[in-house]
Amino acid sequence: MRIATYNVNGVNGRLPVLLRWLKETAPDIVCLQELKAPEEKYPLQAIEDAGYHAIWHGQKSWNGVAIFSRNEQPIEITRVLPGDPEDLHSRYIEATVNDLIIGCLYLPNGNPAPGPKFDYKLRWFERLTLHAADLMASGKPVILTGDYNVMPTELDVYKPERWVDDALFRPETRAAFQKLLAQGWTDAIRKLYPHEVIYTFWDYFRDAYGRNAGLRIDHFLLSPALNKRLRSAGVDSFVRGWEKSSDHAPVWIELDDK
DNA sequence: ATGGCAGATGTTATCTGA
Repeated sequence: MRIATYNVNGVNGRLPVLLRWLKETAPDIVCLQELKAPEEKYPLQAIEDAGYHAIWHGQKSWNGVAIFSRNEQPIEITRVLPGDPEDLHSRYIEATVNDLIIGCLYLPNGNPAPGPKFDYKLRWFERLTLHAADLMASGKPVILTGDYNVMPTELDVYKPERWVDDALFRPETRAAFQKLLAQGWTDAIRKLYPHEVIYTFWDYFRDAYGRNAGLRIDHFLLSPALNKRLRSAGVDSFVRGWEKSSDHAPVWIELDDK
């Protein structure tokens, strides 16, 4: 079973790229971030025609997350990350699909740092960590995937020294990611490729993709129940080279059947 | 060190992203 995550950076502007990628790689489950579309503008018909059932959590202009599944309708568990009733950003959606719990997340960027946006990022990270602890305690097979807006280590940044003060790479941000991992989550890409330079994002500026000046910020975290089922993982970086691409590339894992 | 690009909203630009 192939599960993928993709920050599409506008689901409607990106629709031709999204549909081509779905057709060429045929993931069974898809998590999307940055839909940038309200509910009335979801491309429902195009996604159904591509063979997917979907649940969506959008909002006007910004954010927005979705989960697609080929085999069965995702059963929504929540579309709110617990812990702050005043947080109205659509950054989390969670569902049961194929006996897996899938959490699809879009962690705040946090720039400029320091400042209120960075504070929001760290608070959001704390809420995610609390929720992740509950999921971990359940013992169920859980996948927390999406755009974490974190480069976990220097290996994940093309020029680490230029990013030390950035919200995506500051010590507080990396520490928050390590604290989450310490609950027992496995970073799927790093488990299979501990020393490779692997990126999931390339800036639109200055031919960043052509120079491979990238970042690894989209991640798959697996609960222990899934460790033995992880067969392979990778980044569809070729998609980043297509016309009208997102600045992110899709990331995927393959799980063995139970 | 700076500014470069792209999407959405809805204007003759602003905000956000990473």
